[in-house]
Amino acid sequence: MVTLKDIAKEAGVSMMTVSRIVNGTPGAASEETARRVLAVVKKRGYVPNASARALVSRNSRLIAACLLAVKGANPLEDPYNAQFLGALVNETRARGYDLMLRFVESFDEATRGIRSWNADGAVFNGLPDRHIRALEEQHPVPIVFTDCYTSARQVNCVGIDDTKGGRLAAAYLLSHGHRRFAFCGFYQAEEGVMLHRLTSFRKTVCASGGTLPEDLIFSLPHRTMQAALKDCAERLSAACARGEVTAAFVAADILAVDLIEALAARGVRVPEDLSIVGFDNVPISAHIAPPLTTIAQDVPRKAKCAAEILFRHIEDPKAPAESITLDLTLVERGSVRTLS
Amino acid sequence: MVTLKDIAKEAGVSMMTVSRIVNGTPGAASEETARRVLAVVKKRGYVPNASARALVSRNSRLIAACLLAVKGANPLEDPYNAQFLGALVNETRARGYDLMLRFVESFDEATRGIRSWNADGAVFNGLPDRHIRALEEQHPVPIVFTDCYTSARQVNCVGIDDTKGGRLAAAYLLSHGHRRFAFCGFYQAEEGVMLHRLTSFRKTVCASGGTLPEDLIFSLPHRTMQAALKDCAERLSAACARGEVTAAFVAADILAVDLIEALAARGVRVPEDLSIVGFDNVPISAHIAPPLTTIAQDVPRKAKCAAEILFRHIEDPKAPAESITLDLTLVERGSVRTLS
DNA sequence: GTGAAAGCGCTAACAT
DNA sequence: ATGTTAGCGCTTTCAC
Repeated sequence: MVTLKDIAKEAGVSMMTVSRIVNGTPGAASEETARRVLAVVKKRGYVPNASARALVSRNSRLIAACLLAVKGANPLEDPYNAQFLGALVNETRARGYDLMLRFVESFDEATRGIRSWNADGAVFNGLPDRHIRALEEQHPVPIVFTDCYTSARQVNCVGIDDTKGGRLAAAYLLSHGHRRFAFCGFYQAEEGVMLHRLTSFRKTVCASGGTLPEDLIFSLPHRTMQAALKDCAERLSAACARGEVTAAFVAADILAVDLIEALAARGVRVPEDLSIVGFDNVPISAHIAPPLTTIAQDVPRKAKCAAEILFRHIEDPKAPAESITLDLTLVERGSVRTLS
Repeated sequence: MVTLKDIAKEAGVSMMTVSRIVNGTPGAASEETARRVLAVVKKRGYVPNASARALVSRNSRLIAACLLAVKGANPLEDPYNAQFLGALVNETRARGYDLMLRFVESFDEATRGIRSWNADGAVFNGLPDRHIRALEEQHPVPIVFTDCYTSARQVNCVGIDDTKGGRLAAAYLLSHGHRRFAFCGFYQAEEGVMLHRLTSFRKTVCASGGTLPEDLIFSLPHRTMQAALKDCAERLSAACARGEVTAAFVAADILAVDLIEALAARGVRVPEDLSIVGFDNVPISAHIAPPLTTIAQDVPRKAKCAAEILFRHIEDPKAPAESITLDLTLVERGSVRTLS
């Protein structure tokens, strides 16, 4: 391994001079010296040791990305997470930072990851409130959360207008003649995006005389739990057959995709027998059968915002906490039928 | 920040004792001391500093994952990459390693990433031959490549039987009465998976008296380049209309998804007007319209193999290079029509 | 514009 | 079973 020392010796200067030149410290060395040193650096293929830098300079140029996931699951199978993470990688890299990726189950795991590598900042996807509180207490570095509904103050968060999303979905379905509804979402132990989407959906529905019976509100555990999906499809198709429901708001496209398939296996066609509005507008939503009408969020934009907030706080640790709520739009495709 | 020193002082022992206890060195301390020290560790929330460890112990417990991508693109939008990376994260984490994620355009970028953080190993997705050679020369740490066709020796690689894949696709289409073919794949500057899939597809097709004219072989630049896709769809639909082609082998599902949509926009229906066999069996392939008949590879298995090879080599740097080729199967769905 | 000294947090190697 | 010494590769600080 080539070190600063090697370069210094070969160039006939001190380590400090090399260090300054490599880091581009303005006015640190004469043109002449700089040229000579840089030549040696290039020739020997010197790459600064990030660990040593991090150790002494108290900043690592490292961002920790933490995705919440149950043990052994692959959160990147959700295209939403994949898209967000990918965009985040590009944002951080563009600023000269590296990114460390962890799937975490608990706040403690995340903590250890950040602290052990001295990350300069972190981005969290979908951490529930009590974890956020625990994290904030202990962390000296800026953290940006996505889609968090926390009562904690001074939290950086970039989210979307879930309430508007629920309203949009309800209004659209109502305007297409639907009155009897179901809701499917992922299970969240605490107040979160799902609850907000549901609440505002229900409110809008009920305000117009529609119905959303309790037994047609489904909370599915996070993916791969086929049993729960099956059960949901079963009950939904039964309710369909009895004419108790004509439309469902499925608060995650990835779930809608699975559900539509499970429904099809039971002879329930979308949108002929059941209309569906999804949420996220994940890339594939346009390609499934039927193309999914869904509430669209701008994921790359979300990642960009998260990065902007994060780096603003890394540069100025005293910057006030920021909370951004991005807008949502309904994308009309083919999964909703107009009731005559 | 809590350091070893702090713990040592508070527990009334030397730093070494704490270090040994924290690292679980067998027989390093008396039960009694260990208990006392661990209590302080817990109380103070001590987390070892990975940078310091890496610096002194010459191993970082860090894996670098490098995905090839053109600048600014998001390789995780390809579900294949997302699935692979996610599985890899879990594999590395299960072994107590952290993972650093980079999207790289060139071998140089990758090198710098690995070297600067002193990664103990690296996994590369889709690096062309000349890069592999350059990397291997310079790298002291084990690297596992996926899907590489390199003439370099002593390279760890986990791939799939692309040749069989091409043959499977051709045989299936032939057995369904097709004789006039097209091929679509991603552009690769050098010999790679695409070329192997194409070559064996063509060979099988021709051996049975089928045709695959040169002007119906399409190489698309890596995603998001809408113009190329459009052009491909245009020509394909024209050829379709003239009865020059009845089936296409599209060597990446993600491409097939886009293509089917572009084709539909031009009035070409799959499989009525054109049959398609894809490649990868990405999770969404089952859900698109029509459900895609495709050559399936086992991505989680691939990630597991990559990890196994990698860690075998990390543990024993002298272990001989390994090259694994995983099997492929054809998954029959609804994108191929039987020609009468 | 350049260098010397000190030390970041930790562990390898050698004591005891 | 525990402590001491030395040093990983780099930057901060201060001196010239």
